[in-house]
Amino acid sequence: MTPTGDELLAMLSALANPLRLRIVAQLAGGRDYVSHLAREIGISRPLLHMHLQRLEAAGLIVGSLELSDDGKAMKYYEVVDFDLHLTASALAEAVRTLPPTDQEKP
Amino acid sequence: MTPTGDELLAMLSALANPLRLRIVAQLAGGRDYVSHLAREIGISRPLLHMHLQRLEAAGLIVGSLELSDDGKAMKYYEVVDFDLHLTASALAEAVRTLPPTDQEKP
DNA sequence: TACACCTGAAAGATTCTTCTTACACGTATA
DNA sequence: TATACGTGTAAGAAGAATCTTTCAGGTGTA
Repeated sequence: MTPTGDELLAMLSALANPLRLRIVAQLAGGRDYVSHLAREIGISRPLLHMHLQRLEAAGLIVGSLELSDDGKAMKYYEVVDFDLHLTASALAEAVRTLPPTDQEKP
Repeated sequence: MTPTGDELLAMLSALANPLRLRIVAQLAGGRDYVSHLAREIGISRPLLHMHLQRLEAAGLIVGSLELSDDGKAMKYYEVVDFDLHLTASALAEAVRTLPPTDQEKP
């Protein structure tokens, strides 16, 4: 269950942003759809859209397009139940899966 | 034991970088001084210096300037024994300590 | 038709990170 | 003195991330 270096980097850089941290925190209180979430947090919808993509690409949240009762297309996002345990040795473990730094000796 | 939002963001963005991940991984195997560590990882010393500062500012590593037997000033770095437990609710907890997004209604 | 709500995405400006290069200072040894 | 090792820092190039603006599509109701 140790993530690979790439997976770990994706999660870390996805979480290393105040807005995205807020988004995850908000979604931790329950699923929500894009427009409402944007109003809730107080940012523009296109900006939120970008951050949601980043979080979803990292596997921290998942979205599903659903049809509301009055026929509107609503995209709901919810938090994936992740549990990252970060210690120095856990990081060292993950780093092993990374390709070596390309350094050539001239 | 839950870090504040700022502390958490500092740690996350410090770790969200392949080189810095490598540095921590390397130091997890034992303390080392700057020049040697730079050769070990295969990057320039000034670049490593920058990354070390970032990691130290986040509280993940600590450095100490020591004098070697032959009188040289050596800066040794070692890993701080951190243990970050990241879950959605832990993040939500940390986010509470962040100042609200400054959004004004016109 | 017009408006309100929902969705997606591209283009461009700005700002932040990252990296290189070059400099300055120290001690010990040939 | 010159070289090799250690330290630090500042300036500018290059790249990546962030954010705004603008556009285009959809459904339902007045």
